[in-house]
Amino acid sequence: MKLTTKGRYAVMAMADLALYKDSGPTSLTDISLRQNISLAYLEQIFMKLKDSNLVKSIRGAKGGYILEKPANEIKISNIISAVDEEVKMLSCKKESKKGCNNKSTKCITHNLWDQLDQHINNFFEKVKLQDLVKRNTNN
Amino acid sequence: MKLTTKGRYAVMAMADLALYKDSGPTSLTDISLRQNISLAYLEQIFMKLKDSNLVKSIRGAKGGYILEKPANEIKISNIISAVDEEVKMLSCKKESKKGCNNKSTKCITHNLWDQLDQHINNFFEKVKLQDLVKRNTNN
DNA sequence: TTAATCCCTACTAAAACAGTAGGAATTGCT
DNA sequence: AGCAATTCCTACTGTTTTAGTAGGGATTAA
Repeated sequence: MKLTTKGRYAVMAMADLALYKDSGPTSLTDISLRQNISLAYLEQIFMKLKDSNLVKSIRGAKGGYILEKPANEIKISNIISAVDEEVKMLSCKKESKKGCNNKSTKCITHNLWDQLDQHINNFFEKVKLQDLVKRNTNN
Repeated sequence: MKLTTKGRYAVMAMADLALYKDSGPTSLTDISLRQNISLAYLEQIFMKLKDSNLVKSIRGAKGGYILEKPANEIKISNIISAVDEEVKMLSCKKESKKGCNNKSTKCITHNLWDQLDQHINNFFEKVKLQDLVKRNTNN
């Protein structure tokens, strides 16, 4: 699980979609203005979200994007892993099939990173898009 | 809480120190060989660990580093924040005093990142250096 | 037909990361 | 006294990643 602004932007944009889902398709221009994210950058992000079947696109004028599934079925982890393709950044860098550092054993801290990765994943697995929207409308 | 190889290296090196603490000061050369980390890079890392009072240095021949405190009093979070100086990478990028994105309100996902950051911190707060050493000697 | 929109590829500036280089200061050992 | 092993310190640097920009093509509502 990698965490960059791209992932944050993706979550923000998806939350925006969820928030305005009753007004028909939401254009990236709108999201760009509301969330203050560059339009061209959003386009890249949404191509990936589409590839992962998180959103559906409607082309042409008055087009835009809509959520592919209800907001309470979309996990934050789904969103983040859709845009940040990396498999694993938290494990031992010099890991090979046998072990770490070209030795046949795991390095001292190997399990630690594994556990952390699970932890973060777990966190994002539990939070749904719907949760963000609720929080926001309650303010 | 930022997570890079520098933080990983620091944890690995500290674990190594803890593991060999009964053989007197451990030189960076030894750690470099055992953990497969460049010596010059380790030097930089250890300067920071020293600044944070996690290790003590002994200069000159037969010198090296020793843990400043017992391994069961050193949290992983201490180590990582000693070398990765960044305050906060997981929060809203365009955050100001008033809110996010130059608006007076927090952005939709603001709380999410705050919570995650706490989560990760929490994880590293609970794990002590001693825990890593135990795991390793049990193998 | 036109304007709004998504679609797609390629390029790029800046920052971060991971590491190198080179030398100075200190100290144990012979 | 002199050498070798070590920490100490600063500056530099190549590579990768990040966060975008640019530019044009395809589709569709009005």
